[in-house]
Amino acid sequence: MITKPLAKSAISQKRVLDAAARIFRDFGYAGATMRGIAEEAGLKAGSLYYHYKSKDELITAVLDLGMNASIAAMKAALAALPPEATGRQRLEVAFRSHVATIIANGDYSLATSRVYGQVPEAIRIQHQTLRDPYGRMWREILTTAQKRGEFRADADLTLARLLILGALNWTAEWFKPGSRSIDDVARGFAAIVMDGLAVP
Amino acid sequence: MITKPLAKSAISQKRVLDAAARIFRDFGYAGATMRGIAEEAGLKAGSLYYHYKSKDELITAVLDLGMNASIAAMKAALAALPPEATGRQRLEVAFRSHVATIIANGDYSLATSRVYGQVPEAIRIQHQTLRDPYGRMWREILTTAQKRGEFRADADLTLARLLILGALNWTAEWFKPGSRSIDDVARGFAAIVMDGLAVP
DNA sequence: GGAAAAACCGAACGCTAGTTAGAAACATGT
DNA sequence: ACATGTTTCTAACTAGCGTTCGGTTTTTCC
Repeated sequence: MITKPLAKSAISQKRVLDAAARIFRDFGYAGATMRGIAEEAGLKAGSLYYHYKSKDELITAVLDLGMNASIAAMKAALAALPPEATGRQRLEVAFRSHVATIIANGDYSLATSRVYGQVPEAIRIQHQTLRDPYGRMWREILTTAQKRGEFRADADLTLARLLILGALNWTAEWFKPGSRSIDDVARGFAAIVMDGLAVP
Repeated sequence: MITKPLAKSAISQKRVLDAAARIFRDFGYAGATMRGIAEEAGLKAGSLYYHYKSKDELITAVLDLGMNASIAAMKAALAALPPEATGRQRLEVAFRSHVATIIANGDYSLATSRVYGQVPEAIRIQHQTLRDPYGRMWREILTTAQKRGEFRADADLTLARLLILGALNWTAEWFKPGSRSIDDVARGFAAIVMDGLAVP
């Protein structure tokens, strides 16, 4: 029986992908070399093409995996919350989910956020469709909290969302496990965004 | 009289630097080519070396100019404030200064924030000494406001600073002149960070 | 207007990039 | 043991990279 050529070595495929994430993160899209990725993965450059048929396919896989992990984690975290959860609770859970994803998946998160602006336009446009839902989830958290009367009616939620996403993307740059805990960061961010720094 | 070789063409030197900022912003450090920069500046690759003697010297100049512009603008904006200005006013002015710098200098801001993580280590380390004062200015704004009793005593100012810097760096990615005004963004950000989104 | 300096060009250099193709090594089922 | 399919390697190709350098144009100044 002729086995279909679909059962490639999943183990070393993942090893290649992990290596690619690290190299893309450190050197950017153009600065990352196939030879560098191969060495990081423990094989030779030519062998990469058995798993991914071009550099573009590799970066696409890295971008997609990073974003999908973020979306899946956040969806799961929100779904685990009771329906009557407050806006603050949902916000806190979303922050925690994002920071946790960065720890578990830091190479991909950093690679994604650093490389996104430098990737060929076709790849970026295609990846954008994966990126939009993430922004929508945040928008939904904010608007429902406002509709429920938990947020000021005059708050600019678009601006709030941009502030939050910027702060979170930046987290990947400075967060190191060991110093601050995930919960501390999530609670701290939520506290600032909810209550502000000023004395009441 | 032998004129010293110091009076190079400042005009086209600036043209080269502007072109470099745009190309570095779009393609990253390794992806930017000297030939691409030259074309953007309206000359040939070899001619770049009359103004800057290497690609590294070029990226250094772009990084330095971007950061220096940010620091100078913020220093001037804060100095123009009366000594009795409130923490909120100082925060608002700092936000406004940053966003305004991005408009005036967007290519450099984006190039700086995107390329910083990919530049050769020696350049990054040297540039870090220029970067630190900017973080210190924000730290100073926050701590004095707290000392004056305007900010909660229990507020985590380090976390607040990281949130603010992340949100501001991200601004360069989405801010387009024409839609929202600088003042709107600055006031909106300050309002969130000061008072939060929740109803009092 | 003409010499000296400044600014630019064109072609070349060595090097490394992404990619390809065929052979070698390994795994597997009979 | 063999044959078949899977995975990796080796060696090469072309293209494009940063950079150099001698010559050409343009500007500057007396």
